[in-house]
Amino acid sequence: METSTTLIASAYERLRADVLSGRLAPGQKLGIESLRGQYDTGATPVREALNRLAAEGWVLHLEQRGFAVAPVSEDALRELAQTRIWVETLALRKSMELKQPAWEESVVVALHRLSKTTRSLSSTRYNENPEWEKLHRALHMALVGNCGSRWLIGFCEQLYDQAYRYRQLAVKRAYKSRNELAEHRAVVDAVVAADPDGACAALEAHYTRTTRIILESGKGLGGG
Amino acid sequence: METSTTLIASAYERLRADVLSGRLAPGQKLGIESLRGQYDTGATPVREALNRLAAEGWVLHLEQRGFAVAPVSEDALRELAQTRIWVETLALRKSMELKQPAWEESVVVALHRLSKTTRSLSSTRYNENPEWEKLHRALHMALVGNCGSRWLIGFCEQLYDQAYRYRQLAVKRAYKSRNELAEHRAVVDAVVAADPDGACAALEAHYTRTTRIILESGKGLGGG
DNA sequence: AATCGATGAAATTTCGAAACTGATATTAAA
DNA sequence: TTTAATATCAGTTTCGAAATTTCATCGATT
Repeated sequence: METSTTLIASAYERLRADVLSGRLAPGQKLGIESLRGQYDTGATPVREALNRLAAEGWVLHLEQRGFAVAPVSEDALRELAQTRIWVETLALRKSMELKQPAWEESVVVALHRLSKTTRSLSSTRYNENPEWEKLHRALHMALVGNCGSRWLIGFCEQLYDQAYRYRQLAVKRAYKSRNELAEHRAVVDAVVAADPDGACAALEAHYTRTTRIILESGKGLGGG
Repeated sequence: METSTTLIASAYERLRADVLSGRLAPGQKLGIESLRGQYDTGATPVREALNRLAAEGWVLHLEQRGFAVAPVSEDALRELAQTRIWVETLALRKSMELKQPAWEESVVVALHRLSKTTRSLSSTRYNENPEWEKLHRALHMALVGNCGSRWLIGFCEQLYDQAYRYRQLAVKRAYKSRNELAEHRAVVDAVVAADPDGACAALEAHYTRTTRIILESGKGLGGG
């Protein structure tokens, strides 16, 4: 195995990806020994990676009783979705206020790129397309990227990634196809039309719809 | 030293307090060996504490080149202050919308308690009063505590603690006395009067004043 | 004189094992 | 049968040292 970076960095990235993708189930115990064996490293790198993930809220650190994947719940999802609407519409408003052509163009380009990829690699059943996920995140981050506050952008990233995890957990139970491109286009169109209220309303509608679909996909979310 | 908790927890708390208080200067290198000796523990607890602090943004983790206290700058302070105004006025508005008497009372009580302590333990020169700091934080958190989103509250806490660090760094250079109680009372009065715009304006004025004082206290902030 | 490369020292990263803590199973007593 | 105390066990936490990387110094070459 190549070690272009440190072992702790690769353990961190791998663990984080496993939590976000849902491969590690919410509430699942994360024993050091087990992980050490799986990732073929010592206990120290695993342990340090877990500490970083704990500080970021992806895993829980139960003092002297090890680590566990952070739980999920319907209430937590609702709270997350509400927060996302509040914070991201705030960031979008601030981004639009500055009226910078370069930013507007970056949003248009992000939508264009997203429109040229399919969400699922398979047409018969859902099969995650990493390229679509990457471009989707890029579009959402582009929308808030001109707000002028790296703090606010960071918060949006956190919220996006948390929501992504819920999406992944839901998709494992039931994938419901919908016209997401139209929803994204509605936001971008309002941005181009210099209509802040319209853009925020479209973004809110997009998140509300996403949240409802996730909540409908499965009761209890199987978490803790 | 007592070890009621784990060594990593105490190392974490101590390091965090040292960064926030300014005892550890921005940009300062944090050598493992040096800290290991100071805290009288092995390298592992120190290292894990630093990882958590790095994830929270208090220290930088320079891959394979150790850790360093996060730098500060005037621009970063301005960005922080602006973000704080945006996010905390948002949280305050949402807190007020629910119109819960219990919450309103908690805010009034928090102000009352703060009003009965002095900011400085000494009347001739500035000498931090930990009790005042605790109650001050409690008041600000009470103001946003009814917004209904633990995420938003968490963001406010992060921003508050970051701003606290800047205040501490500034106070080391020059302490300018002012009537802070009146500023806080203006916010709480508007809350009680059910005047969201007034409350947010008062809060914004409070932060703007604080930021200006910090910026005036010393050029460059001595960081990096 | 300046650049490049090699050598050595200092520091970080990583490992393997020891020490400690909390949980479980077993036994004895009520 | 239930409760309480004890012993055992698995797993976390911590340590000390080895392996690896970076940084600085010095010398040789252009």
